[in-house]
Amino acid sequence: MKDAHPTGPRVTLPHPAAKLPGSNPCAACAVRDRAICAVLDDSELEQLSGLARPSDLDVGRTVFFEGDDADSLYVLIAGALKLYKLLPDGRRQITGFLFAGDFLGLAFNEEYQFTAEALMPSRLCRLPRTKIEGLLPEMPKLASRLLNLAFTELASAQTQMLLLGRKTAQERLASFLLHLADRLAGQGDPVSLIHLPMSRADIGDYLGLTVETVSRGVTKLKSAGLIALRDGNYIQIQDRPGLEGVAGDL
Amino acid sequence: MKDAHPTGPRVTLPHPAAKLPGSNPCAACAVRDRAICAVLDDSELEQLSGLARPSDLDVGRTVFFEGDDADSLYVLIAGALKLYKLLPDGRRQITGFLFAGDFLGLAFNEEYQFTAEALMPSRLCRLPRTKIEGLLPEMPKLASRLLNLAFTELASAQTQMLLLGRKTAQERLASFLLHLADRLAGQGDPVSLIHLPMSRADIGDYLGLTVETVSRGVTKLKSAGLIALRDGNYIQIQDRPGLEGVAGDL
DNA sequence: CGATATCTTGAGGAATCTCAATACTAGTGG
DNA sequence: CCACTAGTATTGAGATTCCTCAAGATATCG
Repeated sequence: MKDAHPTGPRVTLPHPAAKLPGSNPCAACAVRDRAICAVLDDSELEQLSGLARPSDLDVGRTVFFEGDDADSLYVLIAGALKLYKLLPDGRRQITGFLFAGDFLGLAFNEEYQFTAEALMPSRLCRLPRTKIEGLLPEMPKLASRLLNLAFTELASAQTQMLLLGRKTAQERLASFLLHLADRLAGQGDPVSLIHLPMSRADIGDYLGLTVETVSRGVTKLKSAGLIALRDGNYIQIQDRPGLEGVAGDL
Repeated sequence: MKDAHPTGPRVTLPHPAAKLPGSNPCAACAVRDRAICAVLDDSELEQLSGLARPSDLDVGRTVFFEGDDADSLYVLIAGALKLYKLLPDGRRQITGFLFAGDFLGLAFNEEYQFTAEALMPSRLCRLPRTKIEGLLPEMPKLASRLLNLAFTELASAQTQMLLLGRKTAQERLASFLLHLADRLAGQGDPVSLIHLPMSRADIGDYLGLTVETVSRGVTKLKSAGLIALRDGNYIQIQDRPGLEGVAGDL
């Protein structure tokens, strides 16, 4: 295993969050209408904005490690992350991928339950956990939004259990691509062209497969005319119904 | 697949919840100090008690099906449940087992995301979802308890993903037994003697294995002297450190 | 005590993993 | 602009784990 990514240097992103003097920086945030902020009105957002600290991360840098004290919550403003757990011998399970607008740090019990690492240059909005927790009683809309997020996460975790426990390699791969396409579509991207910021090894660790099996699976889907590979780690879905057929669960 | 368990007849349990006239029935509840009720004071509990409806279920009966409108939340007062998802061809993934004191129906978005079925005669406390949601803003302690429960569930779902995606059959089985022992221990039972209210097939569907593999795995653990089988579907842990060694993740 | 479901054990097969070699890609420096 | 390097992806061949199919043993329940 060559996984050792100390938290480290920062990188400058193309679109830094605008900081208009005398105005609420959150108002201009790229994900203001998504994330948890969408349910808040301007005055509530104002309260949050004072607590928010943006930070940038380069590829391979970690936001936090499994076992670290969970003292912060994050909103991913730009980029992409992978979340994973490790076994002592190095086997790894990626429990999720995060994209712009996603919330990070839901399990704010005591310690983070997984490591969060950047797949590409990313920008996060950091919020102190205890202060947010303190705000919850007086901001029921935020509390209910968090509860809803947790429920959605839970539902998708259960779907992933079904995938890991009961689906074949081809089914897993097809499900993964369709799921990814749907998530990115929800963010305005075209539905059929999917950017894969993660490596084949990452996909394998997400689907409970080896790199080789993922690679063979991709080749097979390509040969069947269901997908096509494009430059820069893009995949184009060419036959969605066909791919859904392979995924197995409609 | 022979799975078809219509919701149906009720059964009488040995310890029906006492209904003292003029007093709060919840106060006498067997799980009053666990479940979500533990964080509530007597007056808050009084509010909830008016909404609660107990109901009993016989083995094999379902509380609800995946896809049903999620109009109720439940606390399991006695017995045990399995939660599962199905693929169209009948493959099944059990996403969790529930025991006395556990909360059911966390994902109260629109529809239940899984089917809940009784493993033994069980008693549930049913709460109307919309009324509970309405109470949340004025009962922040309840809201925060639910949030915490959701986080705990999420963490354990991620641990299960690691198990399903990356552990061998033996590791899965050992992990399962240890996990079960710890949960039951939290309820006062002795730590080394585990009651298994579920069948081998259920264990298989929980661990992403076949019945035969589970059975062989149990035999192997028994031969190694790590566990012993007792009458009535009990398993005795005889060498916990050894079992932890097999589980692999300490 | 018999009927039925569940559990265990065995033998062979299939899907996926492991190990190994080759091809591709992106970044670096000449 | 090209060659070089390091990382990543693909492909191949054989090994292994787990699954499938089948039979027998045990447990449960009326």
